[in-house]
Amino acid sequence: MGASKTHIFSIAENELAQAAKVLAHPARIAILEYISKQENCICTDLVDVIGLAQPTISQHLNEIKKIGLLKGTFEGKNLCYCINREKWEALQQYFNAFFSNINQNCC
Amino acid sequence: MGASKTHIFSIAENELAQAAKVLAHPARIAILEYISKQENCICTDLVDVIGLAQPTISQHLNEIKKIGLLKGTFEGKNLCYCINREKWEALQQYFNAFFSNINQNCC
DNA sequence: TTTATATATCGCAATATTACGATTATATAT
DNA sequence: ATATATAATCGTAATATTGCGATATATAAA
Repeated sequence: MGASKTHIFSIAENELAQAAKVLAHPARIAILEYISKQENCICTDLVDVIGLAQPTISQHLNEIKKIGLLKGTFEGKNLCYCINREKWEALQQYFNAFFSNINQNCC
Repeated sequence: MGASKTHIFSIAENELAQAAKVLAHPARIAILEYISKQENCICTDLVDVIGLAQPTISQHLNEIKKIGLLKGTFEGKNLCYCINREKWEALQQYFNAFFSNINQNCC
């Protein structure tokens, strides 16, 4: 086969994995870094900043949108989007909670 | 094509993406959760706990090992491994730093 | 040394991701 | 209404991931 057996895992495990998947590409890290550092939400120069073709950037943006990390207008010319702060901070907490759950003292 | 253009991104961006990639599968999240919650480092029952075939578990463990998140003995019978606490906490900080860098107030 | 037990590796098929050229859709300006 | 600029979608090739059966390897016990 080759498809992930998502059904044998918990919702929480799948959700964290899915969020991690969005961060699992340097282009998407770079895009998120860039957008989150902007004062305003004009992001038409992403293609120049990142250095990938326009359809590729569009695809990556779509991955980021799908988990709700961006908000704003997404159609037509002069689109305007920025980080969805609530989702952003929720994810931060989610990752933090995952990493905080550790209790071992062996090896 | 189809291969990631890793060379056009910074080392930090690639490293964070690579770490996220390891977390980007529910099986690996489940494996890490399980190991990190163990008091001792006996993990021979991972196949039963997770519910994937033994070679598949072995593959996932290898992905986790590759970024240094596990330490211990990895060969032969009765292997003994656990979370590499230093790397674990370094990653936690790394993700936290990424999520902390945000300054926008638009949309 | 043989046997039992557990993990690693190989090989392969199914699926997913990545990237981009070509095209289409959308919105603004003229 | 037409032209222009920008983003989304389509189609496709290359590559990567996922999963597991079969097999090899390593350790411990008899």
